Amino acid sequence: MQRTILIIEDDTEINDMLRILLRQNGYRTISAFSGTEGILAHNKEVSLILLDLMLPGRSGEDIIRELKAKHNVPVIVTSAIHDVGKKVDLFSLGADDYVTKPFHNEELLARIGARLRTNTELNANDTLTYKDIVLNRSDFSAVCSGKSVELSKHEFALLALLMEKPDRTCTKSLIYDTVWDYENSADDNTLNVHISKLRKKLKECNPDEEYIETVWGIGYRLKK
Amino acid sequence: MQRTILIIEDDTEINDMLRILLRQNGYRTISAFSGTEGILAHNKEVSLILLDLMLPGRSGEDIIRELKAKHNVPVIVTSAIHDVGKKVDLFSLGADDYVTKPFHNEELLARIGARLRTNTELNANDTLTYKDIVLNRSDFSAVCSGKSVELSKHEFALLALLMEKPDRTCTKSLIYDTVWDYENSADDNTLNVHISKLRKKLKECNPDEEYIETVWGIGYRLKK
DNA sequence: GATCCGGTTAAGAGTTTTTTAAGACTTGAT
DNA sequence: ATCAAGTCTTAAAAAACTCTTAACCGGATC
Repeated sequence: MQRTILIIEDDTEINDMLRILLRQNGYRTISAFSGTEGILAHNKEVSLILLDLMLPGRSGEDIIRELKAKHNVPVIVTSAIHDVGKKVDLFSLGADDYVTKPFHNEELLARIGARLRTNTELNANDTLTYKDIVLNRSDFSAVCSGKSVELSKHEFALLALLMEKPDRTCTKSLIYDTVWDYENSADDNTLNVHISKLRKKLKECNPDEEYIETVWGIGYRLKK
Repeated sequence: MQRTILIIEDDTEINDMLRILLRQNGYRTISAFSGTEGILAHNKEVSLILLDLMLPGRSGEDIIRELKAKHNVPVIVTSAIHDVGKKVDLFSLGADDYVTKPFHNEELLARIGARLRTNTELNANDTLTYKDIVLNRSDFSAVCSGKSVELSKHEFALLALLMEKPDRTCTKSLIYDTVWDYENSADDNTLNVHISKLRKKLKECNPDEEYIETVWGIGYRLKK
């Protein structure tokens, strides 16, 4: 999803530079060249504000208050002021971060990312993909060829292990150690049976594809 | 409301200094002197984490991931590293802010305040919704299908946890950690019984809807 | 002292895992 | 090419385990 960043910066050169930097990095931008203009331009599309503190006319502090009152989004203040006391005031007013000029582009982008992330994130997708199979580790769901497949705990762990190492052959003992977690002594056939069930379930979803390959005397691996 | 800050810092002197500074400023603190200790000490009382990056043993990056996985609160990294590239990596891993040592106490306090503030602002809207259930965390009320439901403390916490992660399967151990908060090894059946009671109460309100789904061998999740 | 809550227990139902066993396949030696 | 030994596949039966509920009990709360 594309996010819009409102740039409030009176220095035309810096404003341009920021606009180019942000657009290159996939953000939409709105440029404003004074605090008043910034407040007017601020709308509900805006996800984050970059605010230059040294604006003519009104103090940056006032502006933060008004911006936040209108629509509360993260505000990152940029300024040449190094004074720590000033930083404190800004924070206590509601600025969410502070970057001193001159700043590194990477650092600015990182701080913007961090601010936006806290709002949306948590959807870290912990998914594995192979051919037309998708495993989602956060909800333990499996989808093959568009259809949902019900896998038991061990079946899921087994398939996940293979999909983690798509180019590798997983030896039987590795599989036992990982999936069965050192409960060792399981009869040698246990794994075979589970592989068999897994293949059966996958075949029901997509009869035309072969997924798991037997490596004779060693273990199993995913087919290329 | 008093907030608890977890300090993870191997340098005893700095750890002490931080503890004194934060306590003077109205925070409760927990001190940990290694990453592993920090992860163990992290619990649902903690509102923010101060993490020293240069820890012996494990990389700070790993630790952030584990801390966030356990209970997602803002992490402010402190470190002597000035390298911008490092900052970027930390941010993309989920660090919420970065302060280089030596830092001014005022700046650190300000950044802590900013992080805690955005956190509560986001939670200000303290209701959870799922299908026809509405949970209100500020007065612990629950409404299902228009009717008010009386839930006990644990039942409420349990349902709230599931509703916080509507797409995720909550493993039993996650649920125990969150709802029972390390009140050790409650009998394995406790959770089952509470789920059963919860389902019963919800069914009385709306017999036609299924809410909680069992994920065999793993835990529970909300039905789509 | 009655009520509510949380936890424990226990029985039954349901699901998964392991074992068993028969047959098919691969390998390598004869 | 054939055979024997070992390995793999699969179905089905048996065993082990997990889940659901109802019922009970003790402690906290009112």
